[in-house]
Amino acid sequence: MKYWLMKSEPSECSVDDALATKNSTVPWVGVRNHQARNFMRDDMQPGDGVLFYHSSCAEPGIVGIAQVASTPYPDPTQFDAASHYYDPKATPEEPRWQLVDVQVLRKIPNITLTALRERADLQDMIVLKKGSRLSITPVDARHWKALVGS
DNA sequence: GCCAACGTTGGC
DNA sequence: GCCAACGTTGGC
Repeated sequence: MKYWLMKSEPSECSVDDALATKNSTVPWVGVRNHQARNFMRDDMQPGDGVLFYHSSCAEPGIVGIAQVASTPYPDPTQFDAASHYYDPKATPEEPRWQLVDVQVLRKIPNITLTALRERADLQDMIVLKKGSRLSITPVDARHWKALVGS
């Protein structure tokens, strides 16, 4: 059992958008960074804990508790010429981008980025590191416990 | 809108 | 393989 923080722009897919879908489950489309993709492709397991984070918005922060809800499979948007996430180098035979489904379990009051920075016990979370832009980062079990409990 | 940080691209 | 130029992320 591992833990992750996954960023989503609420204008693209907010925690409420995810909760409004069937089974509160969304395919994590659009990741086009190799490191973030590799976490989904190589390291995630169904049932892993996910901190659902809103980025590029008025109040960036952790807004939901979620879990990995599938094994990896090709991101369909890479094949869709009409998609913002289209990748002309990708083919169904040789996909370049893998994703997992993420199921939101519950919404929580926003733990804002500012609040996270004020917590001494969370200082070495990757998302708080200067210059960190990675949209998916592993979360230490102790940070998960400090934020979510158990 | 600004800009720091970092990733990618492409010429050499 | 180096690295300058450029693009993107994402907080502010």
